[in-house]
Amino acid sequence: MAGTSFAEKTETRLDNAERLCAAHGSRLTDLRRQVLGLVLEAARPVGAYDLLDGLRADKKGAAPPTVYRALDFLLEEGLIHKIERLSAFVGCTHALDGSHTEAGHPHAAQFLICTGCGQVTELDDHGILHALVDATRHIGFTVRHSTVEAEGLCAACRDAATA
Amino acid sequence: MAGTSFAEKTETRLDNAERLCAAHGSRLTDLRRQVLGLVLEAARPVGAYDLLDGLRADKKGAAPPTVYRALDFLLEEGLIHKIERLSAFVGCTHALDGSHTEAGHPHAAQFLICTGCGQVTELDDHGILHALVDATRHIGFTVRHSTVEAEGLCAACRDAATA
DNA sequence: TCAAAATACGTTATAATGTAACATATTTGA
DNA sequence: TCAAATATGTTACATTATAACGTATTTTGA
Repeated sequence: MAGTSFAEKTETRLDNAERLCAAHGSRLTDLRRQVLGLVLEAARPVGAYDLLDGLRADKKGAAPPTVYRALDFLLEEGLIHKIERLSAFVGCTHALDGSHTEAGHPHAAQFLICTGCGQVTELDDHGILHALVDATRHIGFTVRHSTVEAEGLCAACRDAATA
Repeated sequence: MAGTSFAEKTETRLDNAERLCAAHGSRLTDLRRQVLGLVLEAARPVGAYDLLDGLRADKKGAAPPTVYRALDFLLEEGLIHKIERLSAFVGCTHALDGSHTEAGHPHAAQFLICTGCGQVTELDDHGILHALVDATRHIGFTVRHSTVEAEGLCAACRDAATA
């Protein structure tokens, strides 16, 4: 029996992911499923080498390219996102939780990084993307992909700080 | 005579930078001035180790912390920006070229990275920041700093591709 | 003006992140 | 079933960044 077993909620999301892949004609292999599971179980963004440690619980001697290849696949499928400022990865809530039949494949998203608790919230706000495209169009720039990351305090941490 | 000498336009911008620092009560030392000069002379975002090579033309045996410390200072003063997706640095056109008396200190900016020619354009678009703050306010998130980077094609490269 | 404190820089070593290149295994499709 | 495509294993290394400690320079205040 290969692969760690995950919490039920995670398994559900993994099943969603598997369906999305199938719909694209790509395969969520055991390895990829396991890496995605490790990302999803983490309360926070996870670094590639933390994932590698997680993998090694199961597959001794696993090496960096194993993780990076799985991450590349998951990014291309739009199942995870990379938070550039943290060099770390989070599950795509849009693809995995929603009942978005058109999910999967990379999409524009925005990330709110709380410097208090380290949690990251994903937004899929049309207004931000629209403002970006608006601002770039008149100088003739064509946006293919955008990275939007904000650092600050989430509501809970702000309240804790003021108290 | 320490320090490389730069093109006249660069020296002018360095002088602007020096004035901004003085206004904040901080010092643009020879070393910091030299690193900033190397950033400004580059046509594109420069990596820390490229800057280190540049420094070594003048100061043999310079080591990474020398460059990183200078970069940290310049970032804090708002004289340069880091492009996260490229792990590279660019001069802040807003601070160095404009006659913005209030320049210096970090500010929200947006970067357009052309995957054709590698050039990066800085925007200081209020609408994008506004959209971001708008979208975050209703979930109680307080933005302290934002990173907005778009990849795509600049006008020149798009025209070249269509031709 | 001189000594203490603060700031900046030098130096060595190492941590953290990411990839190239090639071998092996597994899956897919004719 | 066999060839091609895809996925994974493995070794070695490249790139980016920082910790820790010592020295030099600058600033400040008595």
